[in-house]
Amino acid sequence: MSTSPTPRQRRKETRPQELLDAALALFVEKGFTATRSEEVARRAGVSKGTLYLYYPSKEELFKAVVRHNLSSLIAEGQEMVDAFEGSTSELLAELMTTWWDRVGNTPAAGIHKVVLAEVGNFPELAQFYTDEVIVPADRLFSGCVQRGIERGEFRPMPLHEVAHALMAPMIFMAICRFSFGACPITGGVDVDPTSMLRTHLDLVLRGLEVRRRD
Amino acid sequence: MSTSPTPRQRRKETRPQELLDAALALFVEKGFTATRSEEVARRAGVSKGTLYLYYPSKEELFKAVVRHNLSSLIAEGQEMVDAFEGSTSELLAELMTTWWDRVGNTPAAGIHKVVLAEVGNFPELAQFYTDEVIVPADRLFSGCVQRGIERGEFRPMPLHEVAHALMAPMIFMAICRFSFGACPITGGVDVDPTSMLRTHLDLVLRGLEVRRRD
Amino acid sequence: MSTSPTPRQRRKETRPQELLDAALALFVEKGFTATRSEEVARRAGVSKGTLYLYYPSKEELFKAVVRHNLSSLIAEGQEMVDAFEGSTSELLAELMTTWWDRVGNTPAAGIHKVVLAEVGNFPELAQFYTDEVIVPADRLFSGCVQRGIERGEFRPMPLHEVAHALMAPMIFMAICRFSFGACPITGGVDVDPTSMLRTHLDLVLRGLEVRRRD
Amino acid sequence: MSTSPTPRQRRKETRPQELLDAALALFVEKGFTATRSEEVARRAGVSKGTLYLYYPSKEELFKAVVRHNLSSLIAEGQEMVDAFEGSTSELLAELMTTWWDRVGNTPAAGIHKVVLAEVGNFPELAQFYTDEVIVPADRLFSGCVQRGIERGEFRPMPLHEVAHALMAPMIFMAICRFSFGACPITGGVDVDPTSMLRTHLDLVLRGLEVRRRD
DNA sequence: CATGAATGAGACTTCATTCAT
DNA sequence: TATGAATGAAGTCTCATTCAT
Repeated sequence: MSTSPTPRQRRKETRPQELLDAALALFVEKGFTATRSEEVARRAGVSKGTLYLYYPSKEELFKAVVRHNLSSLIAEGQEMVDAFEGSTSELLAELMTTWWDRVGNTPAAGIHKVVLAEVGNFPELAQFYTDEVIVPADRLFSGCVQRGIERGEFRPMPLHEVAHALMAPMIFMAICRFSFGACPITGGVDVDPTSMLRTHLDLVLRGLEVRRRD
Repeated sequence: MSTSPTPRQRRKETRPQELLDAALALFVEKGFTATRSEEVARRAGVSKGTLYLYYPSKEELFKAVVRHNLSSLIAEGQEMVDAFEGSTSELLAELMTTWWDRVGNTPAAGIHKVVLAEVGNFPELAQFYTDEVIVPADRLFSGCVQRGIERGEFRPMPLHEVAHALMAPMIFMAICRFSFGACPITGGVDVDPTSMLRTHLDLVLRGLEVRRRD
Repeated sequence: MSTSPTPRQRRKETRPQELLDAALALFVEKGFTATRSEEVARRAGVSKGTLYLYYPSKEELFKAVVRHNLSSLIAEGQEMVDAFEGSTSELLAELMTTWWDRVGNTPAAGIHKVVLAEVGNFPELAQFYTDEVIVPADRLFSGCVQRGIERGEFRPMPLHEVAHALMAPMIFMAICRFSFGACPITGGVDVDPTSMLRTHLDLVLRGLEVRRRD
Repeated sequence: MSTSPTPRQRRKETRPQELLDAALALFVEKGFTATRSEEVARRAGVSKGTLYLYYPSKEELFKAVVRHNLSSLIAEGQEMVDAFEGSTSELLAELMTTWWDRVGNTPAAGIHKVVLAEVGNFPELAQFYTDEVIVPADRLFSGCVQRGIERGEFRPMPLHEVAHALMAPMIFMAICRFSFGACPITGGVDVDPTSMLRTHLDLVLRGLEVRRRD
């Protein structure tokens, strides 16, 4: 007769998830160094010692957060691209909109902030992040650009540069929201994300397209 | 046993500059929190106490670095824009090239990294930076875009969004160079700044322009 | 080379008492500012960090010392006074003798020295001490004087002033013992506390009493 | 033809006095350790270096303050006592009233606070103060008491103890005024000095007197 | 598995004193 | 004489990690 698991049992299975969520929130809010492991633990409802039972150091915890929140999404994106059948402009629009919904507009985007800022002090994390995120993401986006060029939709342009030009404004905007957005600044420059995404796509896709009657 | 006594040079005139240079280099390399004030002092060739003779706290030191390295440049940029007589595409190309030479390609660009990453933990700095840098810089760039639209060179587009789309990729690339560039990563994605700048301008100016015979 | 690893005893129950004792001894000996928190910890047999586990700052530690060593005693004194049935002269003699045994002749009296000397630099402590010690103690003593006057034993006199005149010489003597007593002075003026107490009581009670056949 | 001295010349002569005044005020307000030598200098209108030209260390400066403000007054008091012709009660009332006017009610009284509080950390000052102030002052007051006893005005009582009982409340009150008086405490116990002095004299002289018809 | 008391290296900042000018 | 720039030891408090229970 299987009774429902006791609270304690259920907990054990979801612990890592809870710790990862707590860690993501805090890393993004305060940064890697400024996040205290005790606070991560408390936020996940466990004691400091327990955190170290699951992740042997703050650095490993951070890696787990990255794997959990970014690696899988990039893989999903790659699948979507491989299966896509429409025009490349539509593909890029779709890809970037999805990225915004699934990453840019969620705490996961804050990971970029943390990495950019502190990776220099933690060389091992730099290598990890390059292998786990940067290279796959670049492959994903420059692959799309290449598809557009090969299909004659886009002008021939340097792939990596265009990939960067595509993603940078979106990532940058996401980062800004986690930086200044949290502070009660008076008089800052507010940019609406949706409007920004539309404007950026408008600009850059038009910039990429082969002009029909030129 | 007896080490040579410290020279105790008196250089009130040049000290601030030396301290500011040392501070900029270290803030950019390590971030605000991870930079120890003693190291700033040592790098400037003075003792810990001397640093505090010139700047009463690490936070004030940081503000001074910002003022010294960014505020004046933005003012210069504004003057250049106001005096410019050519087409707005040329103006933007000129402005962004100059920005790259004077900021993006120098340690000063690293300040953006530091701010984005740590401003959330130092609310006073957030306000300071908004007032001192973000607002003036946005005014500078969105002013150019407005000029292009008013002169019939550019399509009508949302000013702040375009300004963001113009600067973000360049700032983002500069930041990346200070983050990953410092680490000995194997297999990362290298983008050449000059090529990037050219590609970006090509893309975005083409995206902005009114097509003549459309 | 390898020192014995620190025992790391866990004694949550008794730690506060041990820390309070160490803190009292050092505050009294050196003063508030001149007492280093690390020394308090060492004297209690723990590390610097442990002290901060129990008291979040030196100031809070000091408050705890005051509460532990003075507040309770004043309450006890009040109970004794309320229950007393003999003459008021006897009551005052009893009260002051008890005070000497329980406070004046113990390190607790040294707290007064610390407060008088440094409270000006720590305004929050001034308010705390006023509320926690000065006001209740004044109430205790001026209440006794009032009792004597109401019962026709004492001449009518200003209550607070007499309370001050009663306590001041005793506190002052106690303080002196912690100041100069600790130093190996040659040729100072030694006053025996017991003799002093007797003389003072003799003087002041006689000064208070209504003369029978005047 | 003697012109009035230039400001600079005049200054040189009064420097020590100005420094001593500044030092007294600050030592009394903040204590010996908490007083920064730079602040003493600034208050006297000179630079830090100049202070060290006149007094080779903070400790020597403090000694000079003591000598300047207390030693001479005690000598004056001794002369007054030696020349006095009235009753000893009148002498004591006169002596203590004068003390209050010349010391107790001036910053000089604050020196006692400083000494009591910090002398334990500066053994040399302890010896200095004992020789320079405590012993002469005790001689002055116990001498008066002895006079009263010898002339049959006072009961025979232990001299030092009575001297202490005479001075302690007044010194203590003066100290309290410099401690708590400076802070904006709400609800403290206020005692009026004049009323206190009167009450204390009333009490203690009555306690000392031989009762005529006992 | 879980806890949380304990550790100790390390950070920012202050200030008495020195000394080149 | 006078200045004030420079030094560096010292002090409070934080936090990643460990380990006895």
